[in-house]
This record gives sequence, C-alpha cells and structure tokens, in this order.
Amino acid sequence: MLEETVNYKDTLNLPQTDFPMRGDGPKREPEIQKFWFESDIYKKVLEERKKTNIGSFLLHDGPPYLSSPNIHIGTALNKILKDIVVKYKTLQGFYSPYVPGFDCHGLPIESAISKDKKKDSNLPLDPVQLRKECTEFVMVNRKSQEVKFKRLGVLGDWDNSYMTIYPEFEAAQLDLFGKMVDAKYIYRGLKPVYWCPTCQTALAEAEVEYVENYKSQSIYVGFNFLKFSNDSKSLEKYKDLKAVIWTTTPWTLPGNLAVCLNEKFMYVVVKSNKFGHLLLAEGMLSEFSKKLEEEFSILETVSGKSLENSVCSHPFIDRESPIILGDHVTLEAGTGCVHTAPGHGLEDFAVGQKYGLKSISPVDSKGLLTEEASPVLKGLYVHKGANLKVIEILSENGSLLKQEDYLHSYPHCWRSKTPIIFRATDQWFCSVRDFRTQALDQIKKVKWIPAVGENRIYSMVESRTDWCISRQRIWGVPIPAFYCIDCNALHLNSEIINNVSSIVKKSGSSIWWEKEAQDLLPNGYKCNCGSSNFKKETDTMDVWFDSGSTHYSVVKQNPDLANISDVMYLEGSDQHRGWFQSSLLTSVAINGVAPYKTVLTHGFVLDENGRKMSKSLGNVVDPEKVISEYGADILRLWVASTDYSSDMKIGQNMLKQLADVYRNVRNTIRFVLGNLYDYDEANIKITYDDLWSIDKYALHRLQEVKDEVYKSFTSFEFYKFYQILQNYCSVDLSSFYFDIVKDRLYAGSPASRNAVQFVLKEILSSLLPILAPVLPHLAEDIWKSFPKGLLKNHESALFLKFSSVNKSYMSENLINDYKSILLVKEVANKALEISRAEKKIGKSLEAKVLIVLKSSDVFNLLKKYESELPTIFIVSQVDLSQKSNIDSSQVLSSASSDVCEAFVFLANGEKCPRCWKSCTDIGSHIKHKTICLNCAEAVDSRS
RNA sequence: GGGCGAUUAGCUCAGUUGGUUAGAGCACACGCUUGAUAAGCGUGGGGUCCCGUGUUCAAGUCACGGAUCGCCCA
Repeated sequence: MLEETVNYKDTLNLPQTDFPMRGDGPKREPEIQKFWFESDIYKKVLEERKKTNIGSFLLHDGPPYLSSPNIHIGTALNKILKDIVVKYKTLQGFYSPYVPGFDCHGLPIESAISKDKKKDSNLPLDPVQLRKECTEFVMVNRKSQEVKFKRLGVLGDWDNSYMTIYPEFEAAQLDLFGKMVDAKYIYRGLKPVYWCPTCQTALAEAEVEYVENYKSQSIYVGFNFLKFSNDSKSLEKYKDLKAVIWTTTPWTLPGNLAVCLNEKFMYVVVKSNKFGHLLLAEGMLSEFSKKLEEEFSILETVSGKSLENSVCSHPFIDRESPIILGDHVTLEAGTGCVHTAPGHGLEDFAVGQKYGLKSISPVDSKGLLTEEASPVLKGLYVHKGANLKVIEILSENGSLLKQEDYLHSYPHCWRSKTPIIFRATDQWFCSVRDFRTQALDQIKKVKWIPAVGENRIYSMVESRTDWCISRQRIWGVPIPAFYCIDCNALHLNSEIINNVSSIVKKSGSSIWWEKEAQDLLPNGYKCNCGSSNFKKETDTMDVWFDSGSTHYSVVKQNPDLANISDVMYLEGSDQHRGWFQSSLLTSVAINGVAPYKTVLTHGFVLDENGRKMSKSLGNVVDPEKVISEYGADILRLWVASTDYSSDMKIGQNMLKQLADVYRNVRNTIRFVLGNLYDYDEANIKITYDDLWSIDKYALHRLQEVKDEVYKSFTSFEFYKFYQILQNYCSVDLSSFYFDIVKDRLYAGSPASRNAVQFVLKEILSSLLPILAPVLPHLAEDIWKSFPKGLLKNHESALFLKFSSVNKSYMSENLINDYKSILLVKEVANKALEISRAEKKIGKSLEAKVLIVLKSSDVFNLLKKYESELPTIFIVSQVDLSQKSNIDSSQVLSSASSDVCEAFVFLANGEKCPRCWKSCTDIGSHIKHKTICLNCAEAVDSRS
C-alpha cells in the first residue's frame, strides 16, 4: 500500500523550473545588466523599432548636476521614472531613444575647486588652470554617476551621452545665443545683486547666509507730495502732505526713485502736531501712532490705487519720486508706503522694471557711497557713516519722523561674515517681456502631468522679470562679447558669435581664456572708431542657459532625435522654475514653440515619516544601500508603487513590504514557468472551446487586467499598475485560479492539463512585457528561464511588445455568473473555516459542502456549473439545494449570507492517495485498484 | 511672509454627480497545508477619513478657517 502511494506520486506532473524562487537582486542583477550592455541590447532594440516604424517618442534627459560622484535617492527616482517611461514606450513598439546628459558648469563646482586650490597655495587662481581642474572633477563624477545610473537598470545611449562641456555642445549653445542676439532678445543693463564690500565681489544666492538679530537703523521718513493723480485730487488741500516711508537701510535713500503702495490697501491722511499732514496705510496707523507717541485722528481715507502716478519729492535730492503700486507691499511692518530703490533691492528692481524706472546705485565696490549719491555722502561706508549722515541730513531738513535701533535677520557673506549690500551692476539679460505672450501661449499647448504644473509655470512666467543670464564666474560658457578699449563700444553680433563658436567647437570654451581678444575676433575686425584694440567680456552664462539650450544643442544636433515630435521632459517639480522654464524660454525665443509636448513632474522624496531627508536628522536613504540590500528592481518597484504627483515617502518598512510584493509576483510567475516546462506550443492545439469555465474566467480577467494596466501606463500612473499587478497576482492568480487548477495540472488528464497550460501561457506572455518597464531584471530573468516549448524569437525580454487585449477571450455572461459563484465560495470558506478551527477537518478536500440557495435564479445559475464546483471550491463534493431540510446530525459547521447557506459534511468515500480527493469510485478501474477512477484514467492516458 | 500642493487602516492606494455599515492588496494575528515549500491557502482584528466651523434631509466628498509636511519664491 505504502509502496503504491509513492508510485502514484511519481505519476503526478509537478512543476519543474530552474527559475529561482528568490530574485537575489544584489548579486544577480549585475549579471543581467552585463548581458544588456555587452550585447548592446539597447541599440539592437532601438534598431528593430526603427524598422517596424510604429511611431517615435523622445524622452529628453534633463542633465543631473555633476557636483558629486554620488547620486541621491531623488536622482535615482528621476532616472528610474525616465527609464520606466522609455521602456514602456519601447515595449509599446515605439522608437524611443534615450540619450543621457550631464550638467557640468556652474558655481558649486567652481567653489569646490577654488576652495581646494586655495588650501594648496595662496597664488591667485588662474582661470585656465581652474577650468582644467573643474573639467577633471566633472569627468570623474560623470564616470561615477554613470556607473550608478546603469546599476539602476537604466538603458540608454551611454556611449554617446552629452555633457554641457563638450565643445560641440558649447558651440551649439553659442549658436543658440547668437540667434537670440539676432532676434534682439539679449541686452545689457543694471541689476541689483548681492554684493560683499569686504570681498568686493558679487555673491550667488548660495553664498549668502542670514544672521539673526543684526542691528540696523530703522527710520520713518516723510516724502512731500508734489502732484496728485487725477483720482486723488481731493488731497490737494493738504499742502504739506507727506507720504511716510519706513526703512532699515537709510543709506539706500540716495537710490530712491519711487514710493510703492499696495493697490488693495486703504490709506489715510492724519494730522500730526509735530510733522503736519501725513499719509500712510490705514492698517499701520495704530502701530505708527505708538512709535511716534502721538494720537492721530483720520481726516480722510483713499485707496492705494487712486494714488498711483501721484508724485512726491525726494527728501534731500532734487528728484521726483512717483507713487507706484506693487503686491509686495504688506502690512507686516512699516507704513504700507515702501521706499523703492531699484538699484538696491530685487523687489524694487522688479517693480521698477514694470514702471520703466531706471536703476541707480551710487555705491562703489567697497561699499562706499559715490559722488552720484551726494557730495556730502561721498566716500562714506554704507553700514556706518553713510547711514548716520543720511539720518543727520533727514533730521536737519525735518523729514525724519522717527529713528530707532532695529533687530532683524540680515544677509551676510558666508566667507567674510560681514553684512552684504544690494548693488546694481552691469548684467546681461534675456528680454522675456518681448516674447512672454508667446511663451504663455505655448504653455497652454503643452500637456502637463499632473495638470497643476501648468498653473505653476504659467504664473511664474507671467510674473517673471527679464532673465539675468550673466554670472561673474569662470566655470561656464563665456558670453562672447567684446569691448573696444579705445571708445568702450560694445561688440556683440552674429559675425563675432559665429567666429567664437567655430573656435570653441574645435578647442572648447577654455580657449576664451587662453587666447587674446584679437585671436577670437574675425580676422581684421575693427571698431567703428577705427580701433582694433578689444578686451573680452569676463562674464559667463548662467548654467540654466546651458541646460536650457539642450533642445537645440543636443536634440536638434542629433539626426536620430531631431525629427521626433513627441517629446517629453520629466523632472522634479522644482524644475518649473528651472529647466522647464529655461528650455521653454530659449526655445520660444528662437523657434516660437515649446521644446516639449508633454512635461511630467514628480514630487520630492521624503523619509518614512514625511520629513525631508537630512544628514543631521540621519534619515537619508541611500539608493546604493537599497540596491545592495534589495536590488534595483525593488527600488524601481518603489518608484512605480507611489503616486509621484505629490511627495513620495521611502523607508525600511516600505522597502520590506515591496520586497514581499516582489516575491509574491515572482513566485506567481515561477508557478507558471514550472507548469509550462512540458508545454509544446507548436504541437498542442487548444481552442477556446476546449477550456473549462474557470479557464475562460481566468482568460477574461487577464484581458481586463491588461486593459487596466495599459490605461495606467498610458496616463503614466504607474502606482495604478502596481496596485493592479499586486491584486492580480495575489487574488486572481495565486489564491484563486492557481489554487483551483493545481489538481488538473498535477493529477488531471492531459487534455485538462493542456487547457490550463494554454491559459498559463497566455498569462505568461501577457504579463512578461507588462513587467518589463518597471521590473526589467525580473523580466529578463523570466526570459532566461522561459519554457522550451514556447516560442522565443528574441535575445532579450526587452524586445517584446505588449500583447493586445483579445476581445474574443472575454465573456460578460461568464463574468456575471462567476460573481455569484465567488459570493457562494466565500460563504463555503467561512463554513469550512469553522470546521477547521474545531479540528474536524484539515484540508478542505476532506469535506463535502451543501449549498442551499435562497433564490432560484442563483440556484439555476450554479446548477450550470455543478460539475466544476468541487474544483472551484476545492472540496471533494458540492451538493446544491433550494431547501434546508437537512439532517443536522451530520453537519460539521455552517455559515450563511443573504445569498445562501453553506453546510459542511465529511466528504463521501475515501481519500484517493493520488489526487487526495475523497472518492467513492476507488478500485473500480481494472488496472489501478487503489486510486480513483479519474486518476486511473489520467495515469493510463499519460503513459 | 507669498504662491502651489499633500493629508483616508501599520504601509501603498481606491472611494463616481454629496446618498446605506468607508474598500482593496500588503503587513499583522490565528489556523490549515507540506504536490509553488526560505513557498501556498483560509479566517480574523484593525479607521476621530488631519482639526474646526458652515451649507445640506444627508459631507471622506462642497465652502470657509486652521494645523502639519513638502516644493518654489521673498
């Protein structure tokens, strides 16, 4: 007996596969990647797609910054998301090239290098040497980052990636700049910048730090009205009326060109015993009254708007100071009347641009006021003597209403730790206002994902001032302008730019610092004054101009990319102000259109608790650690699992759970592979009619899942893919279809096994391409273990295409029937569970279930499937009834719902040692006396 | 300080034009299985829908206010 049992176990057809249960990504992914790169799968697939010519899609890579050899989790997220998109489009059949890029110039790199150099010696920095070291630094980082990106499973044209320091790139960037010059969008003007009087240099934002409790002089100053606007003529009767401004930087008053009000505020005229009639915002009156220790009564109230274009006089310079309006005026401090010096503040500059005010900045590089300020102020240091002298002048002429010390945070130079100033200097601008309307128009034509991105960039472009594209730095692309040494005339035109560009194309932009002006200018170039003595511009371009030019300097220069119209940009949401905008501006400026058709943005990566990652908090998740612990596919699955439209969280718990989900998916596939080892696609012909109802149900669900997954890919909602995949593998396949169908696969007749295998083959061939974009290593791993009998025409899983939804595999009637069947199964399971808990049964196969239906409709429905119900419920027998008059002494347990009642009995017959079902026909076969009839026939037909 | 966004179970996500007792998967607990076995199955517990006020017969959903977190700007 025992011997025979063992024998019959050998007649079962159990799964066989070399596909490992565990992915072991940290170890095995590098091998898979080695295969991809050594076999050049990226290029081969691309060529294949080019031939089939279904359509093209370009994800144009926004270059990551090369300030570090390492990548952080945000960069990893971005690159993975891009790779998922590119692979999705490729699997869809599109020609979808991906050329990675690297952003190389800019202040952080220059600072890092010059800091190092300063340690080594005290010699002044030689620009050519500095640039050489920057180049080396950047090349090392690029190599390192590239290795890390590849380890994420990112495929692309890594051999031809672009760097913004490549001579061809720089030359193309200069060409683009030339086109903007031709279009008259580039001009030179004054702009306030952060300036350190100690270091005598302009500072970048990153070089500024705010010091708390810095002591300034706070003053209230009256500006006499000279003229009233048409809407405020009623105030003419107050002959001595003064607009009261408040400032903490008295030294900037020489630069005053306007008084700014808020059009939404109400302003009041009050009478002061000491100072006469005063005007200020109604909302600041009580505070002002406290400061001056004087009670005021309101004589008149007018709107800020009505005062626009009135004119005041400067308190100590013979100059008009018009009343203008700006939203930046608030009621937090001061008087609601803001002293406006466009040469000394960014907001003042912006509002000044709007009103056509020029910028004056009568302060020199050491922070001393100049003659232009006033002869008596000349040579005084702004933070000391100049402040005191201005206060003295105001006090003497009666316009000073109040003075006191004031503690607040004030910007300081991070190097010298001294207070900085705002100083207008000559800068290069791109005149956004000239094509703003066109840019806004283009924004509306782009598809923004998520849609809120459109509002975000629209309002930014709508309100932005002209783009300051010059930087007083070495590590960048030079602004190719020249100045005549004799007459100081500025020279910037296409002849010059073309010449510089062609030199740069040969030698790189460092040539600008290596050669003299005459070597860079066209042969025999002369100034209108006849001179041929020139000096070079010393400014370089904003790095945003570098990356903002890639639509031209990369895409348009590459014939494989240039003609693709369906272009997507995909970056973090901070790039609405950055790359999306700089690219849009340069593209609209030279082409009149946006450089992209679709822009996808993602949020930022936070820790498990939704906090920003920081070294000091110790909550930084390092992508390399994640990969060494879990593998890249788990990290990729994380990217796909969360909704990137807002911020995304990551942490150990999440990764652990993702690894569990991955394992479940993997094992689901493993089951399929193991049961298809002997399936010979070419020789076993199964038709839809050969399938059992459960098989047809599974096929229908597969089509639905494919449809849902394709929709979620189409809308780039990968987290939906993740949810669908997880549910499908766990619910539809693992716990439902596979569990039911195991008996037929292992113990059933060849025909019944083949029918299941047909469905498994469909599932496998549908699922594999669906997995590939997100889990390419898993997909490739599956491909390597692909059953021999299945058609396999390609070298890699990445050649596959999504299989289309097969409508002929769908049946709505069947689905509706199964809805009822599933409801009944649920009740049966509950009843079985009770018996199991009471130790009356173990496996459900030990039981028989009686289902008593409450409606005849459902009874008739189930009756159609009666023969299949035991396998569906995974019990040995199912009886259907409409009456519940049963022998309760035999009932082990029961459960009920509004559809039915389920009663559990011990199954009839004895346990068949082969299929483990309880059967009444054991021994009825001539040859196989110890097993059930079905098994006996199966054994016979197999041998 | 301003603009934009997010907040539903331990985690990731559903939740329709406002309409019964807010769902799924995972995780967790208990049990079963040992023919997917470092797997598989079943059952179960788990929610102040960020808070408050309002509109409404009815609010997770609509309006207003606030909190926390994030991005951009100042």
